[in-house]
Amino acid sequence: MSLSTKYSPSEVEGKWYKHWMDKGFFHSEPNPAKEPYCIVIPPPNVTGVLHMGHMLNNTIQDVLIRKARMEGKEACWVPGTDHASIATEARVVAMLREKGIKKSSLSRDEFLKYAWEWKEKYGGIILEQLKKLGASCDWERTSFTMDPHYYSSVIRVFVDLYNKGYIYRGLRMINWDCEANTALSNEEVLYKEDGERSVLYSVRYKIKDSKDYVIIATQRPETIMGDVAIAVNPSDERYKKLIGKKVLVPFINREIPVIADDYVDKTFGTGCLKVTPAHDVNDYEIGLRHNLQVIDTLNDDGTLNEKCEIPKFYGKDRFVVRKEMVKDLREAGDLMKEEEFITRIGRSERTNTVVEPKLSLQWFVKMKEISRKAYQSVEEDEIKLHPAKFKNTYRHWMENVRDWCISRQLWWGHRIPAYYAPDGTFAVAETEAEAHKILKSQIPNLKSEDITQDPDVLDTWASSWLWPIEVFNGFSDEYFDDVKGKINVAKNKELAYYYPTNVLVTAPEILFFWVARMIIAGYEYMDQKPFGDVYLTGIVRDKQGRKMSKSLGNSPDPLDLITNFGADAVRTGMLFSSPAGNDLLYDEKLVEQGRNFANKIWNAFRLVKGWEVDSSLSQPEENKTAITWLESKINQSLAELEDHFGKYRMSDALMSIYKLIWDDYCSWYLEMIKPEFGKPIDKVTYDKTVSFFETLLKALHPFMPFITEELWHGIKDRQENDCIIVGSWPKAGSSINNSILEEGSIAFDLIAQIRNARNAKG
RNA sequence: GGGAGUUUAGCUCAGCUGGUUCAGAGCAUCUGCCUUACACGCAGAGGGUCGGGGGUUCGAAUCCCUCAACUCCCACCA
Repeated sequence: MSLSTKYSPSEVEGKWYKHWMDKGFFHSEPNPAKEPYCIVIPPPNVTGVLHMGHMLNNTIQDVLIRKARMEGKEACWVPGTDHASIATEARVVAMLREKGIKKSSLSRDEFLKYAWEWKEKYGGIILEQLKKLGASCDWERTSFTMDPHYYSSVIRVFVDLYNKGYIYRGLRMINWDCEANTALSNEEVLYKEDGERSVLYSVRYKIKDSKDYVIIATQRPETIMGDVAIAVNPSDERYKKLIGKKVLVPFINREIPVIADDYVDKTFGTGCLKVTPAHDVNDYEIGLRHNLQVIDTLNDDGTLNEKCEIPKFYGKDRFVVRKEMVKDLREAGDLMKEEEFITRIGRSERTNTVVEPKLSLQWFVKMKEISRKAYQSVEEDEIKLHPAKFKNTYRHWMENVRDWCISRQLWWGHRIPAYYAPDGTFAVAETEAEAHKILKSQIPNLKSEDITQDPDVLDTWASSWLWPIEVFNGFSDEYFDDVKGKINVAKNKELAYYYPTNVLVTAPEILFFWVARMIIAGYEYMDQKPFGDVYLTGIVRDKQGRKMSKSLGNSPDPLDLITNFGADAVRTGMLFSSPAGNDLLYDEKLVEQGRNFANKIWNAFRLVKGWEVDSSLSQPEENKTAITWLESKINQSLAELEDHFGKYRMSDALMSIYKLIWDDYCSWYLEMIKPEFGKPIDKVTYDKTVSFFETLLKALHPFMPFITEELWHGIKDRQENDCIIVGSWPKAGSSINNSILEEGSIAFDLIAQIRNARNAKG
């Protein structure tokens, strides 16, 4: 037999993946005779291509799902993608810009047509790449967060939460890009690391009916006309007597009160703060506490409007006005001091313009009450986080949970189902017709063509938080009880069977964005947690500990790696050094180690396969000893393996089987029973050796699915349905002969002796 | 600024409720070997006052205090 000394993964991987698919091994249906084991994939962005983070994440999921499948469970891994509103919209806008098309020149429908085309073209790439990794997903169940049924589920949930009183419309400071004329999410606002130089101006305000002044410090004199109060710290002796007095705003002489608020820092500037609720987040909140007026002096494009009350500034850019204000203040003798200082200024990621805090109407979910059960369930270990340290982080977030702003000023996403009459009255309903009906009861002569739908879409997470329920169609008409606002679980066979899912494998940075919210939605709609365990992976970094990123160019292309080393090698490479919650410092050496391991197994196979068996030979005594020893060793290691799996210690689990195969099976056992060159082996030993091999291949299969399947079929003739992927998971036997495993014991020494003799001979 | 976490061999990490598998593993390193399964390999070897300091204890990598360094999350200062 002439098999290459090098294992070549490319020749076997595609073949087996196809075989598994053809045989339907990935597909799962509710089966009362079997225990379910379900994982829903964290849906990657449709914009995405596979990166190293996905590799780690999905390898872990595949390992878990394959093991469950072998354990005879009904294993179901649901794949899919996320529409990722911000990221995708940005991508499509960029693509259009390259073609010379401006988003602003398109209608909403035209833009969405482009977006869908884009999605159809690129949205499936990442799933195809997952197949190369060996991911054994139930592809028939692939979902997308903007599939028609998913879309209507999201809308239905919005309406339901609105009717339950959890959703409200309120004012909120958002980041506004004056150049692009759009709102930005916090993620799109960048700060320079060392801050930026700016000037702090000290301006005096006259105290009404007095000759005295009060001096305040500001970076933004152009907002002075929006001032509605001066705030001081209540414990500040310097200003106590001023509290309650009136002060005049320079130039416009508006009377504003001096108020006391703990927010004010006595040590900064003069200890007096001018309060401009329309142009600063904190000021806005002070305004709320003290019932202050909001005077918004800015237009959307960053110019001043007539609310500033100074006609010469109307229509002028805020930075021009700043300069002029400084000049005017100086001339009036009201500018007391100008000092340079370093401050952090937010700039738009897209246009680099200074971001303006802007007050606008947004939609919110009230979080306090709806999240109570989600808080408790993690607290009480009903849901377990791995590693457990994240429980602290989770608790901290839950205890300080803020209302969730779910509206986004974008087009790609689920459009908010709120409909407005011309006078601003609105109704929330699943369809425009229903909304019209509701509105008509208040405005009898309202025509349907006069109502308009809210232009905004929902935050991406406001769709993906339904993922573990929606992928099983939980919100469709058949199962959703809109009177109770609950899902009738008993009617939905799949939810009844697969939900709660077993484990969620995801990155810690989305613990709040996604994981916490899925838990909330689970209790709200299913009265039940969405999953029992949460495995939080680390971040994949490069050798120097830097995050992998496109701009650094330090991320290898996973598909190249698979081509060069094989999927099995890449999978084990990812797992060799990544305990839960720890960052993985990626080094190609790890993948090489995986490849070397595959090669080692391949050569063990070549050795065993090459032996000639003579059934007339009697079994040598020392082979008997070797067999008893290995049997004990295997049982011991399998027990260890199981323990590691139970604790989600994937690296340790892999290391157990790695050492068992390399050290114990290859280096010790095979060397001991190996017949002399050219001589046959007795049948008893041979059969036992093959059966050990099978056991080891099975235990390794979740980690290295391809080579194990290949050798499973190579070591013995088998039917095409007799595949290792559906083979039986090896259980640790009870026969652990500890005395034989202990160094120093008589038996162990005997084995060592035999081995040493063999080595010496070689 | 608020919170959490980490610090054990050159690197990545195990070490559960303090005491004979407590100083471990893999990789890397060094020394021999191209021995008909495998040099993507074999056989062997070296390497750490468990971040610093203090304390509790008969006894601490393991518990307490303190200092230092690093990481992450959240909020952001007129």
